[in-house]
Amino acid sequence: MKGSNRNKDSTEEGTGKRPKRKCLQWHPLLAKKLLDFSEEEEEEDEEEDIDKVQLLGADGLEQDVGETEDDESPEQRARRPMNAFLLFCKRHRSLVRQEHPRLDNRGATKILADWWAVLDPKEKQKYTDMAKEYKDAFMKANPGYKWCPTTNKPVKSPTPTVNPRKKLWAFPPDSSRDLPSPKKAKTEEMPQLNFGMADPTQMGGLSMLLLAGEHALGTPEISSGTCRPDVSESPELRQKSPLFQFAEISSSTSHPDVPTKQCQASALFQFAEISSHTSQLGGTESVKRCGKSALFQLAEMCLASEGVKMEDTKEWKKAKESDGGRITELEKGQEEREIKMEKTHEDGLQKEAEFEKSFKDNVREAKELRNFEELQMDDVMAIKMEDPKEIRKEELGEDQKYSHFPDFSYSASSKIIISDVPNRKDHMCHPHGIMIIEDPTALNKPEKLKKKKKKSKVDRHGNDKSTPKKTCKKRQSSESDIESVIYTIEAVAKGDWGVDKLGDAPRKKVRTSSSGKGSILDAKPPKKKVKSREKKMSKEKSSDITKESRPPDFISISASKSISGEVPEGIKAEPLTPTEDVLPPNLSGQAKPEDSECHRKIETCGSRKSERSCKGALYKTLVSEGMLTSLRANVDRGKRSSGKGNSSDHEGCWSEESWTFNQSGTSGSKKFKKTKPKEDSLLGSTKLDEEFEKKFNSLPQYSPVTFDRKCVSIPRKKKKTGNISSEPTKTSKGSGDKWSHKQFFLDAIHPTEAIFSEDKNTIEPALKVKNALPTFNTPEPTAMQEPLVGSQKRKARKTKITHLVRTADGRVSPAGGTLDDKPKEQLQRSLPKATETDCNDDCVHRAEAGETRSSTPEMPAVSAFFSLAALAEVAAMENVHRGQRSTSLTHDGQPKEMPQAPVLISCADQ
DNA sequence: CTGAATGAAAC
DNA sequence: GTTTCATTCAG
Repeated sequence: MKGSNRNKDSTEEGTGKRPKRKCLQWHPLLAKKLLDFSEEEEEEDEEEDIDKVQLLGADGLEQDVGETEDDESPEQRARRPMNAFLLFCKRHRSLVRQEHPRLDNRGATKILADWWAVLDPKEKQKYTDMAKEYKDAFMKANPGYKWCPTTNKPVKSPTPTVNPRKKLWAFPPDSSRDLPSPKKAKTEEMPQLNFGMADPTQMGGLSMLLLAGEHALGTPEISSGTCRPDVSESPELRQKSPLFQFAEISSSTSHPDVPTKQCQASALFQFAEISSHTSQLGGTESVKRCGKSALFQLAEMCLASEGVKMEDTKEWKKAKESDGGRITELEKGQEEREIKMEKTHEDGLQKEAEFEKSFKDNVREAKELRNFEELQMDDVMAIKMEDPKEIRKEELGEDQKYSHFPDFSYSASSKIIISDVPNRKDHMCHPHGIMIIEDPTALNKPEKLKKKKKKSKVDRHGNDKSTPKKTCKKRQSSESDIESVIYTIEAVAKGDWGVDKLGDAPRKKVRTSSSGKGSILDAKPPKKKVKSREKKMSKEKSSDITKESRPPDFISISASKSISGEVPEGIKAEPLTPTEDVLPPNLSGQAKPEDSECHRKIETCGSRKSERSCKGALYKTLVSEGMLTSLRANVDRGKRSSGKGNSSDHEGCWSEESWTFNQSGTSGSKKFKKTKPKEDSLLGSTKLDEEFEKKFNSLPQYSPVTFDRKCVSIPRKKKKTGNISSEPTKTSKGSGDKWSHKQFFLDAIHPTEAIFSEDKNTIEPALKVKNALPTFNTPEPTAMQEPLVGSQKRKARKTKITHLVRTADGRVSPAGGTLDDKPKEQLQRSLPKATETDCNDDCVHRAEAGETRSSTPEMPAVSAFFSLAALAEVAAMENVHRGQRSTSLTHDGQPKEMPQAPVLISCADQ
């Protein structure tokens, strides 16, 4: 039994590192960081496993251990949610490692622990909150999850471990599904499964899709799914954090309770629920999940298209009935319409007339379908309601009911027609759905993208700032969505996604035509659309560029950060704020594109809630039929074509959304949150992960320097107890600034830096901050009494020991635990002084020197020694090489110490 | 596989 | 109170 599992794992992984892999799977961030390629591969493998698991179903798990094991293997992957400290470690480990390349993970962990200890309560709270949120989401996603194997402790044994864990974990089948879902989500590609799913006959006919979509709508499950979005829409949801909502959604849409819960739930939570829900639906559905957000988008588009199609659908259906449902006929019909449209194009009036004609025809048919359509209608209506643009239908003069259809049909037809004419930026305004398509285009035209990037950034700043996101949302939702949908439909019918360019052109035309028709559409600024598009394009490129430019380590961080990005950190962690606007070109480039995407997505999400439900149904249908597969494949291709950037873009988009959520939360814009969650729901598991990533990324990062200083001060506090310093909080902030500042000086390498530091801050502020820092650190002998937690003992013992060992090779040991404490205190005091020094990479060194000095006066020999030890640690962290020269500063204090410090450092490093 | 940290959950 | 285990990855 076990063996089989192992084999699989081993085979899958290829290397011996299962745990990592699991981790990677569970945490997209990690995977991304390590290797994009590896991730994909892993994901694929995982998908397979997941599928198996799903197939096995709940029964399998419980009954057969062996089989279950296989299934479970994926389940096992589900890791218990990280606690605050782990989150902190995860977020900062890279930084620590950067500073102390020599340091192994253990050492890094120690440092992280120190940092954590020093970390400002407020900052800690952020992590704790995040951890709790994530945990809640996780639990929702995995209701049966148990942290520890109740009875089994044999976890250690390799083979047994798996079994016990599985049993112990007691994932309900659903939960198991949920777990895999995230993985699936990661893996965008599930071609095999999808193909399998799709029946050739079904594949051929779009009608099937429509039917399926209808069916789905009718289906309770689907309805529930749709309902969810509504729930999310409810004001209550807004309040909840995205994660929570995520979890709830994932857990089960069907639950009536959900709404209440959702209020509290965060996006992650919703995601979790969605994912769970999808998992529940069925194995096939689970497979569907595998589809990434792209798929979801496609589904959405399809849904939207369905709505549009409904009109056309009449024809389709008829054709289908008579004919096995050919796409060709549809195409023909569309073409005809297009032709008409073209003719009309010259004269808007004519167009409308024709439109009406075709529309009327459609309407007639629609009447027949009416009952069915009504459902969709509702969705559409909602959409329309949201989007003023849609009002155009009134212009058409059609009945409101039918008007929706006409609009859609119109838009669709318009698109097609337009395809011939090459449009420009105005057309650029891409609908959400279109976005996907656009990406491929972008690939085709890299140069433009790059150029656009800068411009887009600049524009974005102006536009975005000046104009709230709302405008974009509305537009996108209405026109872009419809267009995208239509486009998608067409593409599906044709089977050609590849014609991205053409598609774009048509879209553009459509817009133009639409603009001709309805001033409303025109009203929307084409520039923005263009920008958004450019942004997307730029994103991909930028992501690539950034990666290249930055060191590998950073890349991971940067990626995550970039994704989550700019906003979250600035907003949440620091008041820095509008960094984006100010952001330096490098950073801004990365961040901006993402933002644009995020905005887009957000907008999209927000505009159509009802659509979502429809989308969900469509998505399911598509998946079942296999139609989606082809679409997805095309989309994926386009995205992938960009390469890594694609995945990153994808993530970035979501991350952006999350950002928006965060921002909105901070800023207070609830709307965004609501809308996003809905979309998230569609994304399901994937989103959950993404949400997690986003949130994780949004977590504040602190510069090592800050921590070092803090560490010095804090430890002392703990031990001394008496001294309490409010400093920590202040310090944290200051540190953040410093950090950013430092980074600027040191390297522009990290995107994170940029993120942290506000663009505005720039160097000067940073300097100021640094200066300020010393003050913070200096004084207070705070004594936090440490909240010794349950594990205090452990900690105390370990810490003492470690410190002793670290500090001095031989000397320290005699000093004893007490000494350890003192040294830290001394260091703290000294640090503040040190801070005065200018900030450079050397800052640390200087700080060290300063520390030494200060220490000397207070504690003669011993203090000096400890201070040295502390310095050594710091130095080690930073690399002795860099800062040794700070000696100049040292001179003031104690020349002797300087020399010693290096030695100590070396020891510490070792 | 171990460990270094912290914390939550389960015992 | 103690044990497990979450992340990370060199050793």
